[in-house]
Amino acid sequence: MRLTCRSCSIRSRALCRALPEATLDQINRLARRRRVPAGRALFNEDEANNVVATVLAGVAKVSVSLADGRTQVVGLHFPSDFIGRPFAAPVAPLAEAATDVELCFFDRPRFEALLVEHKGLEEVFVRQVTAELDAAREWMLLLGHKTAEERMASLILQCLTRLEPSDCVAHVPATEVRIELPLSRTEIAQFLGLTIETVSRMLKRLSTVGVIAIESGRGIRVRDRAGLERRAEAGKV
Amino acid sequence: MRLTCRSCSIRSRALCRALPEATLDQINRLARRRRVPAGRALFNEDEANNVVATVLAGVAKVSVSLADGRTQVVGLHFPSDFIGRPFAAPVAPLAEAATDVELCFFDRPRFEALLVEHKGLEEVFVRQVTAELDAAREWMLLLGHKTAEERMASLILQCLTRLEPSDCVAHVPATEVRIELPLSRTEIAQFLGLTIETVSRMLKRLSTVGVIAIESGRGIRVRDRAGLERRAEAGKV
DNA sequence: CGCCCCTTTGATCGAATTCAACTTGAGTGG
DNA sequence: CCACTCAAGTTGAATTCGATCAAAGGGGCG
Repeated sequence: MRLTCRSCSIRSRALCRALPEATLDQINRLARRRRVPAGRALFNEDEANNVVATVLAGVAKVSVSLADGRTQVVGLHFPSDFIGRPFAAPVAPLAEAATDVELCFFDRPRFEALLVEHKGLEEVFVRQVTAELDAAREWMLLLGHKTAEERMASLILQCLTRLEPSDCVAHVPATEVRIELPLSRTEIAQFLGLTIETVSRMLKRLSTVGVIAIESGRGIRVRDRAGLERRAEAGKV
Repeated sequence: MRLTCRSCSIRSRALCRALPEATLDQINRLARRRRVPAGRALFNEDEANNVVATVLAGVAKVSVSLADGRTQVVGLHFPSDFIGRPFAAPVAPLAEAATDVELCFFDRPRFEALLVEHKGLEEVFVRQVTAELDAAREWMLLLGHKTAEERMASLILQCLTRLEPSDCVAHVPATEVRIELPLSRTEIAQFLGLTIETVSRMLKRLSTVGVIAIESGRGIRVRDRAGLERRAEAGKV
């Protein structure tokens, strides 16, 4: 991982796009990189509240749980997304690698200093947190009011739109798009507020209707995006 | 409404606590106050993306909807809470007064300028947004995995803790606490991802079990807070 | 007093869960 | 290379929790 900021693949989309070119070498020296294999926590306990990070590659998930084990995945972080809580109380929810993940991370105090120093960064950061809040709210609507089929369709669409800009999707024949879901059935269930059996059934239903096709376990082909969008918020009509 | 910042009842808790005393009179001149009756939108369309506000009194709700009318209440804002999206894209979700509300609001550009000027304010603001995100995530857990009874209990507890610091709760006899729910049955249902019938049944169940007592429509007495807390995340044991 | 709206209550229905068995596939070692 | 194991996913049948449908209370206000 001999990456530098100058050659960083997501530089144009990540928070650091707000930093002036001139500071780039300096930033580069502060940044540390790390590879986290699927299933592992991104940070150990000491770090959890003392670092912030940007996802370079792979997908990370953030989850919260009840004492009895019921778990809700509350957010997915795709390449260029930010993870961390500057200035915030030390009760970070659990962040884990969903797929193999590559991170670029900073000490929290250092990042906070950057935030104060560069107004541009501050703005971009605030926008990023707001976007995260919007995403959480949209998911609340999904969890509160959507049917199982709508939920499954919504998740596929989200993965599609977030994976598209990178090279993680393959455009098969004409309009078909192939993606690899970054989550296991269990994780999908925990994200959608369903059981794994229902997730399996809904995937099947979507594939028999023909809007998607299921390849191997996590691989799917989106065959009719418009149809999928309709099914993501069909209403009861 | 001849309030001034100096005599403001929530000054010690709201964002503006981060502003130095010296600037208070200046801030006071920038602030506008308004009373919004229950059920009305806090802002008209022009304003929606160009102002930010602090709740002085009452409770506001923020909600998002699907095309077919299904609506999810995604947040409640109690006195001292902040509402608004500095720097953010202009797609503000709908903010309405749940009860009669008193607001203190600023032009968004002015507030953004303050944010850049006073680092202290920036920190406090970021903490506030982070807290909002945490609240949204906790609610995602509720919507994704809690039972109807747990949801109802959770809502009552949230109202209890948020209403307590102010004078909106009355401590009746020994340990009983009386609160006025800031939401109608319909709004409760939209917040909890249930129907009004289920909300009604769960309130009844909680009252027959004895953890609460129902007075008039919105008034309830919390008779056994510990019991309520247990029922808010009981698990399936 | 009577009207309207919100809430409660009851009976039935249905989508998703639960329980249980079966399939698949990746990894391991004989 | 095949038999075995174990985890992950699928499929089916029964169950259940909350939704839906329907009707009956309140309570505020003209």
